[in-house]
Amino acid sequence: MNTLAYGLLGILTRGPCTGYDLMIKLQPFWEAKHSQIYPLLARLEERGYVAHTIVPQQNKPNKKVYAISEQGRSAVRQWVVEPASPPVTRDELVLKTYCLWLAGAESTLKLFQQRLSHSRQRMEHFSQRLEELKKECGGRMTDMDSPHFSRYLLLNKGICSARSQAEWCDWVISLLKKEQGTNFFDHSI
Amino acid sequence: MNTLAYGLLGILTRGPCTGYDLMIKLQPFWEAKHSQIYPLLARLEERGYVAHTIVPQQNKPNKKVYAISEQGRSAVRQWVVEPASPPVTRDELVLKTYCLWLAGAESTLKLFQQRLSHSRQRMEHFSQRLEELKKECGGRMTDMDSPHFSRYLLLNKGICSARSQAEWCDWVISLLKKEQGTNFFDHSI
DNA sequence: CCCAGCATGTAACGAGTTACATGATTCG
DNA sequence: CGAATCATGTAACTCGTTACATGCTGGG
Repeated sequence: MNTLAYGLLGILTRGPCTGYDLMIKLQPFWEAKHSQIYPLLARLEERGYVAHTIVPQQNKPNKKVYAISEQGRSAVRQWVVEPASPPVTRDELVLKTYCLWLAGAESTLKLFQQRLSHSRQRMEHFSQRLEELKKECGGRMTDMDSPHFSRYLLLNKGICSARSQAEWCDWVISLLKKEQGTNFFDHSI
Repeated sequence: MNTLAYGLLGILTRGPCTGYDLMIKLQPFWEAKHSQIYPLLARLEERGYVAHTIVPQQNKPNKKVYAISEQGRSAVRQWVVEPASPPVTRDELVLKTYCLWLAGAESTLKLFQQRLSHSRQRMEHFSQRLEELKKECGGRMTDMDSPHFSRYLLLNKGICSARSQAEWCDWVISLLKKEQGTNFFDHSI
């Protein structure tokens, strides 16, 4: 039972889903391709954590709708109260930053402008989702029992971390432009 | 040639290192165990990106000191100017947050207090390193050519992201305490 | 005397990505 | 007519972790 498995079970505690649904819903929180999810769901079914029913559709291929079992629910309940392991981030930009002096001023600037626009896009995306959520439930997000509460917390987390990254990029870019205006530009004359 | 390989080459552009050194230096930026680094170094040597010399030591086992080749340097130069792929974060707390309503108020509080203290530790750690750096080079961190510049940028990134996470945890904890003071506590009377 | 740190490696396994494979519908 | 979305799966591969394996030094 790995983290991804608990992630899937966690989503299924809110209601039945297809593998495809799970992939979509999981995306913002934990990246995983369908090729990882489908076999894992089968394994979870073997062990009795979930069960599926086949739902025929008109004009569409059949669905396998998975529902969590009581065993699955109790496994999630046990998991969720255990301490969370620290987050792991793998960021190529960090490694590139470590050897920036090989890149030159323009490339460096491009690198950080790209990341800045990426972070701003994320910020806007999460902000929009948050607005949608506010409209959906008219400011009643702070009820701990409501399924909206978690979404509210997570959207705010997304905004926070995207903003802090954007701020860092802004700061780096301002440093780079100062440098270009002093040392770098002066030397090139 | 994967990201880890470029990370190692990036460090080696600053000077020769043993596999062990590389593992230590890489740690803050990209988690990798020695079991991943040693075979990768051997592969990089086969392809001519690095070369090693055996350095005997007194009272210690021999070292393999790796140095980057011209081929390796040009590979890094090409890599560093290419756009960085977006960061990937895997955080168990995010998945647990998604099904908080199964956890209960006390467990939830513990979960976020643990993450808060973790984030604060990281903040302090990076801040201390930053102070060390400032003392080391007396405020001259903003020279793009100096090896201190990258460290300066990265330490600030570390502080930024740790702070934003701590702020998020603080915010969640304040929400939880409000809830306990209103709905939750009121219901339990 | 045991533990932490330096120093290097391999083997087995689990996690994650990319590519292969299929097939219907809807929208531009 | 092609691209995107829904929908499911497998196979081959790379990436990453854990455990196995060794050996020496210095400090508590």
